[in-house]
Amino acid sequence: MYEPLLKHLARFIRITESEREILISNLRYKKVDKKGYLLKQGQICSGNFFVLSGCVRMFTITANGTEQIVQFGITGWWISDYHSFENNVPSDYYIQAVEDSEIAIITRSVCDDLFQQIPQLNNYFRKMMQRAYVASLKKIELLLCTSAEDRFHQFTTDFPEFVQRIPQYMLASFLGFTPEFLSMLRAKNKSVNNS
Amino acid sequence: MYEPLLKHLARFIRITESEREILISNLRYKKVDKKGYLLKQGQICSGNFFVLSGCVRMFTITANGTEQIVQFGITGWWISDYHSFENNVPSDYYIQAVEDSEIAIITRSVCDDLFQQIPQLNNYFRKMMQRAYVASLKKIELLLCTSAEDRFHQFTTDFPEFVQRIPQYMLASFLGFTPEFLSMLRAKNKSVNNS
DNA sequence: ACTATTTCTTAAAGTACTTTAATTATTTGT
DNA sequence: ACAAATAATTAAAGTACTTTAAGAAATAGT
Repeated sequence: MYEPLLKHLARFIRITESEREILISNLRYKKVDKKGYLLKQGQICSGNFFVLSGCVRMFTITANGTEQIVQFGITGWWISDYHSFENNVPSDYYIQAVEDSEIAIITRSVCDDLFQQIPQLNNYFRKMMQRAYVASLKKIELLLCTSAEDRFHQFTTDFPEFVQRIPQYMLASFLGFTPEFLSMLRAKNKSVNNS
Repeated sequence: MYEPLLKHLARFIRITESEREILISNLRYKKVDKKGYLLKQGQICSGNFFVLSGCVRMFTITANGTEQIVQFGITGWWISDYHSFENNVPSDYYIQAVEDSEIAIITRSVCDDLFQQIPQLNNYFRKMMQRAYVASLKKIELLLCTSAEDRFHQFTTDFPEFVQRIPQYMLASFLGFTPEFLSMLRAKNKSVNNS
């Protein structure tokens, strides 16, 4: 049941058979239905979530009451409000399933123990956090340097399958514009392709 | 000379006296004058840079030839192109001193050894990368949810000393608008404060 | 002290997006 | 299979910014 996670780990570190058992016995498994929540605003984030299957999104509610998606998680990604998780403070974010999903959880209660018992996990999560940091810096660059239209085209060519999977209003939110503007772009594109 | 780094380390992990010596003997120290470079576009980023004193900026050149700052580093921050550093690929970024600065460097050539000899460093950098990731996610949220004007006000109230330290055109770039627009905001603000 | 360079300002014209509001299409639950 | 809810489209009017261009102010180099 934890296969996707164990495979993922093996790509970055080696751990012994006994360490592997320690890890597995400390993980929690959770199925979450579409629209179910792993975290809600105001709660202290109690887990680090690994997406075994499905898709989740992390979003906040802006000053004018609309949802703003800041991150998606698909198979092979860790997702959490690490600020809330580490500092025991209420989260500003929601983490919600976009599709029926399976999640492996490292809860705060076992987290410190796990890092002590399996030192290589520090190495693994160092790499994961670095990867996430690199990706988010790249996104900042994208937001600062390119127009909404370019962002849309780049994203749809880079991740065509993913674009099919999620509602368009979520894509619009993630890329930083309105659903109406996205509709306009699609209409424009369609007429270009047909001509 | 490495005091700011050793103090910073001590805030997150404990290491033995001998580990401390190993670390110090593997660090490189570099003074870099204002406008000097730690990294240029096209180079493979060969170091992880810790700002002991001064201030550096990381930027890229956009499609239309202007500079886009994606990150500042001041005393107590690690800065690097971790993508280039880890994967041995040419960087898209420049890292340049904004003021005369002192830098401690972990070079790629000693990096793996250091992590092996001082396992706690994995823990330390896991936390650093997590911190950087949290900060950049927060910035993404800021870029997506707030107007340029609000971003400017928020940043100047949150970091008034830092705003004094750097040229305004760099602040404008970092916050995602033009220097001309920033000038306009300042003029507007001045007249409000004087009335 | 003087010149060259860099940084900041002002203002007018242009544009990439948002907002609003109404309609249509698609998906979901029973 | 149908009703209810959710998601996508269209179009017009509005606005937060950018672009351009020129000049003033501040900083740095000799």
